[in-house]
This record gives sequence, structure tokens and C-alpha cells, in this order.
Amino acid sequence: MSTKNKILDAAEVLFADKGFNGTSLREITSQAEVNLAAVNYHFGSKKELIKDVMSRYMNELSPRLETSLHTLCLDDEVQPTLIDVFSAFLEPLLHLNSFKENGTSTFLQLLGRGYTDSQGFLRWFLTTQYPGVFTNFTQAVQKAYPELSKEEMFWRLHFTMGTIIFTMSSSDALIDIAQNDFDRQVDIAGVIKQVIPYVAAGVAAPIIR
Amino acid sequence: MSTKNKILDAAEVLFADKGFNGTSLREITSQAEVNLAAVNYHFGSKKELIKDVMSRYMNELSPRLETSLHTLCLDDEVQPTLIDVFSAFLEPLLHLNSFKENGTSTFLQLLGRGYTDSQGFLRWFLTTQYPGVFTNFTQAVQKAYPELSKEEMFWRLHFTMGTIIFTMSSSDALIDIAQNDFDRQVDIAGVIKQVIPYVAAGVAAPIIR
DNA sequence: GGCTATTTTAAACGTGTGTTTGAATTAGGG
DNA sequence: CCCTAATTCAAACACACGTTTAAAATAGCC
Repeated sequence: MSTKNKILDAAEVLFADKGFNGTSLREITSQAEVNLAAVNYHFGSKKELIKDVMSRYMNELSPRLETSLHTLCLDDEVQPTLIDVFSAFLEPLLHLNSFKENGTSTFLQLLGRGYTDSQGFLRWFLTTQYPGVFTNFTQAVQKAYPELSKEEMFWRLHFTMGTIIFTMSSSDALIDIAQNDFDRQVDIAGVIKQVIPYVAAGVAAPIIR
Repeated sequence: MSTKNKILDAAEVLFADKGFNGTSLREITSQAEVNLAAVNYHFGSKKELIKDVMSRYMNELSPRLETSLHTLCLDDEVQPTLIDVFSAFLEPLLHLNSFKENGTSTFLQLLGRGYTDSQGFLRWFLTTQYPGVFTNFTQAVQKAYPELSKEEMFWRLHFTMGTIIFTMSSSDALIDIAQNDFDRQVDIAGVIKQVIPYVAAGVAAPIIR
């Protein structure tokens, strides 16, 4: 395993767990069992390391998400339900688990970290580097629920992102509580399946004017 | 204005904006125009300052929230809708605006920070210091939607917290985008009114077994 | 006014941070 | 084998952090 990958692997777990600011390069390099200076040698700076950690996941997720949402919109005749739209995220997201152990959970936690940690840096990163994900998604929702105005859709999509990202940021803690309180096995896929009807119903909520 | 309050006022704004870890005592004290050592003199430590910032808001919010949810459950005959339950949050939350300028927005941002920044510290703080808020809320939801099992309710309540807290954490940025894209005035009350039907529909989503 | 307790102040402390340096080591092609 | 380029390494750098100190200033009471 290359030094670069050892660093990336250690960094993503720590970043997900303790945030970007909350994780020091020394923690990362000692976890990865490499020299401290290796980060700046291979990545240039901590900020670049963060970007590369995110890119590795986005490059894995983005094409699968794009095709998944695309096939959903292919047939002009049938109108997909909102459940269909959100379910289209399921396979690409869960695929991250075969890309890397606990990949889905780690990625969603990272997403949450990036959204709140660094004052909109991630929002910029996503919208500029992977604009297709957004446009494909809004198109799919638009098709499933045409009555929704652009503004209402804007808000409801951000509510949805909030629900998913926030839940997943603290999913480890929540899963622990659920296992204790209800005495049954829960995993990340189970949480995602719980959240889909929730967000679908939220987006489809009756419009009050 | 006392030194203590000057610090609290400066701290809450900076904490909301840049997180707890992301804000230094030097930023706070120079913003408050007091000496650096004043924080440790009046509060003992940074951690205590964070607690006190949160307490000031919770002590203002908690009793109003409790009575609001309580009156909702008073009448045993009529069953409140979920919209009623979530609307019961509106007045107590918006009251924070007369308690302090931009109080509602600041408090909800702080809530989001606390939830993600410090690995569950806030969850502990809320559940141990203000357990009434949770139990009253779940009772109200239970009454509005009795079919929901304890486990499903657990998840959907956390999804709801996620939606609201996450949205409000980045509400300033979102409001800016909305003002630009849709060319109309938006404020925090407007966002809350948008989010209520969303979360109400989410909680009331049909159960798939 | 004088004494005490409270508060403010400037300076320093120790620690942890991201980054840089320059020498030592390792790899790989001619 | 040898030379060069790439990589690793220990050490140090400069800086920012939360906290502590002890002297100076202020306030409140007899």
C-alpha cells in the first residue's frame, strides 16, 4: 500500500469522526504509520488533503449516481414517484460499502462535516466540481412532482439534504441508542431505508399558500 | 453592560458562525473589547463559557416550550395534528428574537454546532439538563399520530431534528441564495413556516413494513 | 479617606498546530 | 555498479491556542 493511500485511509476515518479542524496531521500520520512530513510532501497542505479525501469518494459516487438518476428520467411516458427518486440514491450510496469498509457511513459523515465545519467550502466544492449531481436530482424530482414551484423545491431539497447529512453525521451514535433501546440490529442501510419514506413525504407535503 | 455579558454576547455570535472549535478566546475578547484573561476569570474555562452560552438560551426557551406543548395536550378530547405540534415550537422559538436580535437564528445555529462539533456533548447537555423538552415533545407527537411505533418515532424525531438544526445552521447562506435566485424577501420566520409542513409530512409518512 | 475585595490588565507559560528544511534512505534506469 | 530522482525521516520553525500569574486599577463598605 502506498504512503499516499495510507494517509488517505487514515484521514477519512478521523475526519469523519472528529471533523476537519478537530483532526491534526499528527493524529493522521501516526494512525497511518507514516512520517508527519509525508502529508505536505504528497498533498501540499492539509486543505489539499481534505479535498483529495472528498474527491476519492465523489469520483466513485458521482458517475453511478448520474446514471441511476438518468435511467429514472429516460422513459418520458411513466412518471417516477418520489420514493423512486430517493431510492435511486440507495444503490450508488451502498456501493461505497464495497468500495471501502463502512464507506457509505464514512462518506455521509464527511459530507456533514464539510457542510458545517468550513463555512460553505464543501457547498462550493460540490456545486463547482460536481454540478451534474444537483441538476440531475432536481430534474428527477421535478418530473415526479411537477406542481412544486422552483422556490418550494429549493427549500425542500435543502431540508432533505439536511435530514440525510445530519442523520448520517451522527448515525453511529443514533444506531447505538437504537440498538440499546429497541434491542434489534440496525445498520446504515436500515437507516437509509427508514429515511426514504420520510424525505419523500416531506418533499411531497401539501403546499400551503 | 457587564464584562460577563459582553463576553457572552460576542461569544454566541462567533460560536454560531464559526463553531466552538473554530472560535478562539482571543477573537471573542477582542470582539467584546475586554481583556483576554476575563474569560477564564468569569467563566473558568472555554468549555464552561460554551455551556453558559447555551444555558442562557435554553433557560429562555425551555419554559415557554414546555407550556406551549403542555396546553396542546391539555384537552383529552381533541387530537392535535402534527402541524399543530410543530407549530407549537414556532412562538417559543420566535420569541428568542425579542430576547435578542437574531436570537432564533443564532440559537438554532448554536444547536447545530453543538450537535456536530463536540461529539455528542450537546446531546448529553440537552437530555440531562432539559429532559422535559424531549418527553413533552414525544408525548405530543404520540398523541397526534398514535399508530407510530416507539422505534419509528425515534428515527423520525431524529430526522426532524436533523432537518431543522441543519437547515438553521446554514440558514444565513440559504437565505442569501434564496433572495438572489427568487428575488423576494426571506427571513428566519419564513423558513420555519416552510419547514413545518415538510417535517409534519415526514413524520406522518406511511409506514412500510 | 482608608482598607478590603473585586475586577482588569499585560505578560508570560506550556502545549499543540501546520509547515519547512536538509540530510539520509530508497528505487529505478542506463 | 552508479548516478539521479523520488521518497522518507528527524528536527526545527513560527505561530496560535487556552490558561496562569502577579501587579495594577477599580469599587464598595466602614
